[in-house]
Amino acid sequence: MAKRKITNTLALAVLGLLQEQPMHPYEMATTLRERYKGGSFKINTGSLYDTVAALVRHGWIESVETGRDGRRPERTVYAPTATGQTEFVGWIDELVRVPVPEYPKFLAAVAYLGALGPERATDALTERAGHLTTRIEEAESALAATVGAGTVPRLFMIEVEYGLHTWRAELDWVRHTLAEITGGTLSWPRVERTATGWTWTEPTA
Amino acid sequence: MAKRKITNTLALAVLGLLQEQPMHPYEMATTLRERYKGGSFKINTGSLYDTVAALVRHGWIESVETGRDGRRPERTVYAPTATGQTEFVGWIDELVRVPVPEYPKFLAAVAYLGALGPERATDALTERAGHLTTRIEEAESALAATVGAGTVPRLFMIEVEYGLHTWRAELDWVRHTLAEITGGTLSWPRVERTATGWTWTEPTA
DNA sequence: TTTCGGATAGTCGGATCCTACTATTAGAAA
DNA sequence: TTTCTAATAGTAGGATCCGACTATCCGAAA
Repeated sequence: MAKRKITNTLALAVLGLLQEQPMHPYEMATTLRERYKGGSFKINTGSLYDTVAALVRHGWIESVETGRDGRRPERTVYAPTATGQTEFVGWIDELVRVPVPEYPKFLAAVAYLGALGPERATDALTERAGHLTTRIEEAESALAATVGAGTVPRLFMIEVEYGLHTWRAELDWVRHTLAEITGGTLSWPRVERTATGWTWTEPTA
Repeated sequence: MAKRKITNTLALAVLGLLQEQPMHPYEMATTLRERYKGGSFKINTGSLYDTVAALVRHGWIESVETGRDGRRPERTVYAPTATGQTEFVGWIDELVRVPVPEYPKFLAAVAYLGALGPERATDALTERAGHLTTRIEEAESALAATVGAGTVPRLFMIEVEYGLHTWRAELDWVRHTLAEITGGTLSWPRVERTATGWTWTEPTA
């Protein structure tokens, strides 16, 4: 399998928008920000202009018009090429089909949870649980306000459902782990230096 | 809250290793690769040397020895500074405490799942489910071989448990969505152009 | 009438990150 | 004895990414 030319998913969002209508980058930014409040894409104007340039370089989109309104900066309007249209679908297909390794910050932190000690870990996890809870509630009401009201088909907000699902799963794990720490089933071993390296002893208390 | 100087979690792994022993970068790479087969960190020699340089710049680690073995390239051995030791724990604490927005590839793809159409989406999701299943089985047996055998305390492999949990959650969602597509509860609306933009009609069939 | 904030449209410089590569040595294979 | 491979240790160049910034215009408030 040939390597993808572009990896940033912001390019996917750009392609997605241009399937609907030709647009200039600034308009893409505002449209995306409004549409994906939920945060499926990291929208950053700097990155956006670079991404658009990359898409042009690879021939997935092309400029169809450049004009200016008064003495405002010039606007360049882009539209997808034929290649761009097929690559769009192909890319989605691949992203769905094969899971790629990801490295979320929390995973890294969990790897060193031991360094916090049981009390501080409990405290930190409790705070995280709180943040997650509010996020989940927000996403729930956002869904209720759109899909629930029938203003948007469910399929078009399915990524919000997925996000919600992952946060709920994370919250589950956090709560479960908290219970294990306080319940004593997840113990903090005592670590000691030796000549060759390290040893640990489980506190059987 | 002041912004973090370093964001790459590979730096966290480096700090973690140096808590145990002074080390040179190449040794860090091999140790990390061996220890985190599960993939909590993205280990890349290029990034590693840059990360180490950044840690030195910020005064979190310092070189304690430079020597060479025969005519091999020179090795620089690093150890954490006092700042580095406290920052290490502080960073973990923060990462656990406050969830930061992340943008996994799959989330982006799900946002455009509609573009695949029901058949291709079903196909792709089915394939993903297969990949996830094998990953999960691998992680399960890795855990059984270490924690299950009592060679490593559970706390030291807790991030594998967390990874496993998230994959299981993802698999759940994928299977659930597949069932909804085939069951007809997640329908593909018919999208049409209008003068002003787009309209959709739910297939009530 | 001036001024001030927000929307419009995009640029720029630097940090970061990764791929691909260099160069050497020890030991196995032939 | 030569050749090959894996391990050792790191470098270099370029792509990418992002935060901070520029510059203009419009409408409302003062």
